[in-house]
Amino acid sequence: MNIQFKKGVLELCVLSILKQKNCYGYELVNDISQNITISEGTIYPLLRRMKSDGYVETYLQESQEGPPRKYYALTAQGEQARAALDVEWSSFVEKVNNIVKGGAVVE
Amino acid sequence: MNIQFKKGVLELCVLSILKQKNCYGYELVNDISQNITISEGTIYPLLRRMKSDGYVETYLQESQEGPPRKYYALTAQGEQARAALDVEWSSFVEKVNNIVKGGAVVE
DNA sequence: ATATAGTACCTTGCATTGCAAGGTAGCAGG
DNA sequence: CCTGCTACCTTGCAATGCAAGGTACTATAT
Repeated sequence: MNIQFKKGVLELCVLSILKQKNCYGYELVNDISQNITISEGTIYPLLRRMKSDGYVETYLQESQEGPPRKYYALTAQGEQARAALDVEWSSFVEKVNNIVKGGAVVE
Repeated sequence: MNIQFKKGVLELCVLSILKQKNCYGYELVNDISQNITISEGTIYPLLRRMKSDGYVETYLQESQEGPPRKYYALTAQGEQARAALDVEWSSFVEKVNNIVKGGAVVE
């Protein structure tokens, strides 16, 4: 899997999943990795950035299977960011498609 | 335009255009930028990398409109790389779609 | 008790890529 | 001669993801 492709997109993935349900970091790694491999060394710094940007809020919850889990919940601001990123991504994919499939140049 | 999205994808764009026609660097910047903004500081190092990877070959051609143009032509190896990248990109986009649109987790 | 494996958190250093901002030169028009 | 366009190039920076490490809790097996 081309690592470079993931740049910036994993943020959209995390925000999209958090829209559906609150998650803890380790859970996000496993969920996302079913489609796109993501490592812990990626998710934790990413979640930290999102929190400092006000996109997510956190709370701790005890677990019987290990140490306490840090859950992440999407804020209103985070949802706004998700929607914007989603639009941007779709538009980007379309533009790449324009270039890759045939007539890249408008004439 | 999200800069991060472009990572790795611009290589596919360049290879795709070079499949259709030989181009010089400045021309690629203008062609691609009609869909996705790309700067000269990106294209020239990228073309250098591709050449050192054996994906492209170059030749100079005089111009009446300015200094000589350095044309790039796709090699067989470059075409192989393009095809592989194309497949990888399509697969990646699909996987992102899986995550973003609804059921990310297979259950 | 101790070791192993799974869960769950975290950090540091590195590699890669794209961009801004610069530089060099040729050509044409005023 | 100066400006603007063409066309090439390089250097330093910012952002992101990963590998490889560390810590600690729980459960199971030895």
